[in-house]
Amino acid sequence: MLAEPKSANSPDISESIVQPSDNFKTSIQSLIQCLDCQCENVLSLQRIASQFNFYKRRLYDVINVYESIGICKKLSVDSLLWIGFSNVLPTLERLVRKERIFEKDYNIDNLSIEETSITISNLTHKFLLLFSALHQTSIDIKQCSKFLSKKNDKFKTILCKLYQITYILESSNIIVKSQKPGEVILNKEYFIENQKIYIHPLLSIDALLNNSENEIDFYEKRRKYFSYETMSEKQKYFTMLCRETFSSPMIL
DNA sequence: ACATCCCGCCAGGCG
DNA sequence: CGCCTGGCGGGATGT
Repeated sequence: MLAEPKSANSPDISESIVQPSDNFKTSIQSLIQCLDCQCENVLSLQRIASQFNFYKRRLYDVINVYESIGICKKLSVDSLLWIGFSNVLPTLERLVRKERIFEKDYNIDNLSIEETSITISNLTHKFLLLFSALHQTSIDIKQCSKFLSKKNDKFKTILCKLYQITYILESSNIIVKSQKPGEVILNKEYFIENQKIYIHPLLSIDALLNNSENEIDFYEKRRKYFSYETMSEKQKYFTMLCRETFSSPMIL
């Protein structure tokens, strides 16, 4: 009756050691494969868990991530509406708009987490928003954790969760892990950038130059701020030294 | 030694 | 009160 057992389906008797998912990733992928062709579908959680060999606890993680990016919606205790991956981009766009990420004076500190309790869906949002906020398709998970945890002391927890989230997103082909340890890359199709960056034909050359310069400028500032905030104290110290020595505006 | 991920305890919520 | 949910982070495993 516990939360963890596999709901025995057919492999009846001799299951000395219960071990649902031989592989978490496999479960996720077969789930996707099976469901994403047939949109708008109501399903039973119990059913999903047993059909795709999920530990119940893990399924909650997947569903939380999926729900937060619009792939599905929990309807009741045991029923789930499957919406599909086509809803991911619209959901992300809505998020970005709501957060006003592209406002020039947007402060990316808004993304860091103050609450003591870190929910998967919240974290998923912040993580994905960061790509747009920094206007780059790759992010280092550790840096990300450091940044998001600057207003609380949950670095380890956030890191652990980010590993989980990225694991799920990777299994779902939304991100890719690069060779560089800790670095994840958002797939192009899910990367939301500011449309305004694609120039207005009507603007004068000057205005145009200024404009795009500003745009680039403030993304660059955010990135610098992000990496600075994310350094160890030692690194910060050296950065300062170098800045004084060479009077160059904050390298790296 | 560090990066990554597994695992399941247990508190809080809900019916 | 029992079951569902999911935050949490120790620690095993991988490289």
